Amino acid sequence: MDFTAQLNDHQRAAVMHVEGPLVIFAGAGSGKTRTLTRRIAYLMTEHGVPAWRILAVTFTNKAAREMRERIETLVGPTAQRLWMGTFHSMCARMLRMHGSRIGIDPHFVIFDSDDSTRLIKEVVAQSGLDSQRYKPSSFLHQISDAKNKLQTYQAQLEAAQTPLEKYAAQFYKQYQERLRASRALDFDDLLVESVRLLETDQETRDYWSDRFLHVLIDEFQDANLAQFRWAQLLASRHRNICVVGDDDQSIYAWRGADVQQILNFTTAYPDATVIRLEQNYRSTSTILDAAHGVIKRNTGRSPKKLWTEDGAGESLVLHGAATAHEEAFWVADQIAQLQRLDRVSYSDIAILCRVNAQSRVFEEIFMRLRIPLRLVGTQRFYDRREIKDLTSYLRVLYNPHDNVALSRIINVPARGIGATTVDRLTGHAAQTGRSMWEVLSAIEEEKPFSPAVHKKLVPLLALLRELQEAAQLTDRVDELLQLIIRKTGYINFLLNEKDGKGEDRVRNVDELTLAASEFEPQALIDEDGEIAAAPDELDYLGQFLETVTLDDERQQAVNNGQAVTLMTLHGAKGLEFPMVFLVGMEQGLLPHARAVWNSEASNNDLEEERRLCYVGLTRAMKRIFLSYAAQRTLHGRTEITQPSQFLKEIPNDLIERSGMARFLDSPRQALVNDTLEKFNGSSRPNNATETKHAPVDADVPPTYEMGDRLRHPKFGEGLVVKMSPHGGNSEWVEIAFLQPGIGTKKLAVHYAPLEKVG
DNA sequence: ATGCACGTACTTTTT
DNA sequence: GTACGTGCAT
Repeated sequence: MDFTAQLNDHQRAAVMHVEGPLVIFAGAGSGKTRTLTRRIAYLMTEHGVPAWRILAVTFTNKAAREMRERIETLVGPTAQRLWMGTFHSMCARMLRMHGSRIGIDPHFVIFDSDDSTRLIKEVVAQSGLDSQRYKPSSFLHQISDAKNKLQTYQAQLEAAQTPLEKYAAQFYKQYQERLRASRALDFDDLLVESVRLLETDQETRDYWSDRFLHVLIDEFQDANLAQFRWAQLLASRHRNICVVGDDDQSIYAWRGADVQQILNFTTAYPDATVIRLEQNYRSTSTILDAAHGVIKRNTGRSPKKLWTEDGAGESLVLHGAATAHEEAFWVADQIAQLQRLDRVSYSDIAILCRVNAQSRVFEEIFMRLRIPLRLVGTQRFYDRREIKDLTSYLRVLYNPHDNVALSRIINVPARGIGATTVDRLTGHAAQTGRSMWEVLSAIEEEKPFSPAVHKKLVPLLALLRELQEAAQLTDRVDELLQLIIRKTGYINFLLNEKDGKGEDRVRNVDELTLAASEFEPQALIDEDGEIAAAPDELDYLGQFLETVTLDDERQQAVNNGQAVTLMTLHGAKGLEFPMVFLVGMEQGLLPHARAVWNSEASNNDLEEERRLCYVGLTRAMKRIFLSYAAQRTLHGRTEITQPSQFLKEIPNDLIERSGMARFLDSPRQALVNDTLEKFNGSSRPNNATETKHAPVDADVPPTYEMGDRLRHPKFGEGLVVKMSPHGGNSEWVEIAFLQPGIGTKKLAVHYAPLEKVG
């Protein structure tokens, strides 16, 4: 098979590049994955590079799986031997093998964000600092930022100037000490410790850097310094490092991603070959022009412009709705029409939003109109409380020193061990430099607690010992889980909770045990591609726990095949849909309020919002529908909104306007804004009297129009924010009255004594 | 130790 | 609008 066929010149150049560093700027829809998979297949077949000597890293497990599958269709089952996975899972694997050389327990547990949060809260609480004013989560962010930049707490301590910085550095130190006491690594540590291992232990560095003839990194625009450094170390011997990405799609700066790394790749590797993929195979030229209009406003990007051989296709549609409800109605209405008139399948349609909070209204209205809607990426399976409880039991069995897991389950189900006892236990452990488990398992001899407390702890200790023994006898994680559930009466505990979610939770528990029973540990393969460990030597529990924390598949609510997809812009990266609705195009949402405030100081946040908008636009293959609501309830507060500044950046002639958007930038819009502003500023009435209503179709304006200013003898002046469906005369209008305390009222046009103002 | 009531705060989240 | 944390009462 010729892996260079059916490629454009740039793609082919990327595939056939073998020796030396390579950076591929791969624009949206430019055939990036195709190029990457072909390149790997080409290296394997044409240049005889063994699979186990290729390392390919991605950010998500999904991406890694998909890439492996695609390579497998090209080269067959040897693709199984590729070192391919996420940064974190690759690091975890290496640390289990060689981490002991820098003092890492091979049985380390991995703390997820929830565990980390618990840990930092303990640290901050113990400092006596007011956790209201100084939020633990902000310290955690700072710690994470530091780690992403490979800064140690020692360096932070030395550099600390202000009292707050000193606190932050101190917390960082204590946080690390607690992680260590638990024999735990957090997500960032997996990278940091791997880098430390490779940097300090030459033997290990030689081993890995000799091994990998080729190192490839996908989505490089999202990589942080630690990740880049790690890859550099692994590629240090052969210098065949290939990074692929798109600076315009960098949307994770807030998580430490550093776009400069792809932009300045040739600084790190002056001899690097640079290839740009700019031909787009996804979208119409209208969509690309719109997207370009937006993204070109960003400074400091690598200049490029996507082009397509395809035609212009349909115009963009921009709809201005009065409220978020109406926006959702309009979207539903459009989708119904697309389906009925144009035979568009629901599954070809995506609704993209900035924040999850926007999805409520869509759920509600789509349910009512019976349009199937699939929410993607809302809740993680392993984040559910009941799942975390049970996996915490497993963690304690795997590594009894895991203090966070032990604290979590110590009183679940309730066994009369309260916060006070746990505090004393932790304190005692800290003082004597032991883990909670060590203190707990010595209570018989040392009797450090009052008889009442002691009596509560003894059965717990017995339970844990019994479970530990069972864990010695079996590899089967599902059997262990069943035992834990049985011995703790966990199911009854769930069912007796009065939050009404007991049955759901039991279902999730069943799903967990099912997953455990189907779980098969990966064979460890050594450098010759031979199986290094017999199946019975495999670390079933450890591997299961690792999968649980590092490969948490997001649950997709009701996957009934034919459904409209609703997700955040972040969730949509890397996907494509024939029809895309980009909703909530408002100042404060996209760009997000936070970015708008901050942008006065720096433009970076605003530029990231713009890239987010760009990502949304470039998901579409055939058509884009944009919408905004003039009034939106967010955080329980109804606010008047302004259309997104990004709308002005889309070339006007590409847009077809509907609803209130027809008045955008017109004198009427100015009046609307002005009036709404006054209305908003002067009062905070209970205006959100949401009622059942149909979408406004303003194509046939009745007597009044949206935004009209009217006077009512009793209520005073107000603004039309909603109208009954047309079809002849408008029957009612909803008016937001300016006078405080009145709010909005729905009035029958034919009876209400209304008169136009102005 | 546990349960309830009230106040508050709140992007995005690949790992 | 909800979820979570604090504070008080049982």
